[in-house]
Amino acid sequence: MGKNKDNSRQKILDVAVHLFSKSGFSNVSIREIATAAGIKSASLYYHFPNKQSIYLAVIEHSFANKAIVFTEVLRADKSALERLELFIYKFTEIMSKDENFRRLLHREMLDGDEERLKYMADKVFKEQCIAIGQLMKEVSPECDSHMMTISISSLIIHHLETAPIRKFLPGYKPEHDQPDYIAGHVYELLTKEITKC
Amino acid sequence: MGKNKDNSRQKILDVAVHLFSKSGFSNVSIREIATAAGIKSASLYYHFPNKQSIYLAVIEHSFANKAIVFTEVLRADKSALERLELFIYKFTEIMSKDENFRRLLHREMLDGDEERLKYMADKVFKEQCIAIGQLMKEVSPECDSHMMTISISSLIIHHLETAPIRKFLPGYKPEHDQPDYIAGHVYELLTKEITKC
DNA sequence: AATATCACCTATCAATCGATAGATAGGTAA
DNA sequence: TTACCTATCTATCGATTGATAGGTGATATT
Repeated sequence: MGKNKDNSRQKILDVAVHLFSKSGFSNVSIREIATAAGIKSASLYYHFPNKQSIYLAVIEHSFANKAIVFTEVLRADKSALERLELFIYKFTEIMSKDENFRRLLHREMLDGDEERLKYMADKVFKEQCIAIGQLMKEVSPECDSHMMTISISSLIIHHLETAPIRKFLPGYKPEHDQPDYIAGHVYELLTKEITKC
Repeated sequence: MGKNKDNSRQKILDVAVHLFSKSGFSNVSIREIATAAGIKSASLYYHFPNKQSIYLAVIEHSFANKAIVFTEVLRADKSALERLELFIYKFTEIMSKDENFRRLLHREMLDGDEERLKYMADKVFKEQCIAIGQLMKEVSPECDSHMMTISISSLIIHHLETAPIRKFLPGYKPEHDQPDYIAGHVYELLTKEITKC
């Protein structure tokens, strides 16, 4: 049986996702991962050829399956505006639950090389971008769907990601951190006329 | 004269800003900073007690003076909507020029401890947040000014910061990277009714 | 002219890093 | 039983890290 090997590999990835997300690539040592996984550091090299390959496996593992989640929502049998609302709420909910993914994504945006960014663009975001772009074209035919798509995801992700510092900014209330409140704000921002709410 | 000391200190900070912004705290070595500054690594310790203090000085130096830039725009003698438009264009222009600041800010958001985040909130953002919040209340009295303020800055910063990956996403055009185009998009997003452009 | 301070240097430290070599216990197949 | 494979271990490597000790020449002060 190669079953133990798979279990160990999975255990390593599970602890590594958390560590890399929390501290970043170079602030996590091989020994730290090994200790968290309950083995000695040399044993990691039985499962992975080097540190970088652990990180890449973490990225791939963490970013996989993210691609398909929203396509069903975007293809639901509802009006374009309703689908948009549904997507915003769903996206906010899922992103708020997966802090590891959010932080790894942020770190990749800062330190990822061209190859990795292109990989992410193709395998993780492309399909959704097209779907959201089409939806936005339905909602508002003359808009720039590329910019619109980035704007929507930016709004949601940034509200979640700035939580640590928003606490100290004027006007903060605890409900500002709740997914539904954020989603509601974003949907209103997009749909309501700002000058007369 | 203690002039040479000040010059050296400034030179160290100048190269360190760029290095820390590009690679992050732990990916920049004392030796790397020293070489870039044209001195030996031991000499850094004549100007700073340790590596962390160089980083903190970089943060403080890079974030200083950012606070006051926009207040004049926000207090200009124009209508609320015009001031909002002016602010968005000015903010986008300045942020697009200072990549070091943007990246350091991003890194702090990921790895900054509570103390540093509170410092940034108070010294860098607080005053502007209040000013923008008031402006938004003028434009749209019933809005949540805290959320609105975060949304506006999020939109601008995120469009700039995602540039490396947007290149690979559907619908990308080179003009999407230009400050005025981004500012225009953000202003339209906020002011135009989405369902009928 | 003698002295002190400044701003750097050379040389080196202990700690930690990623990685490798080789041993070992337990299971599997011949 | 013999031989091999699996999954871990112990021990150690060279390189790099942040940091310190102590020396040196130029400049300024007395």
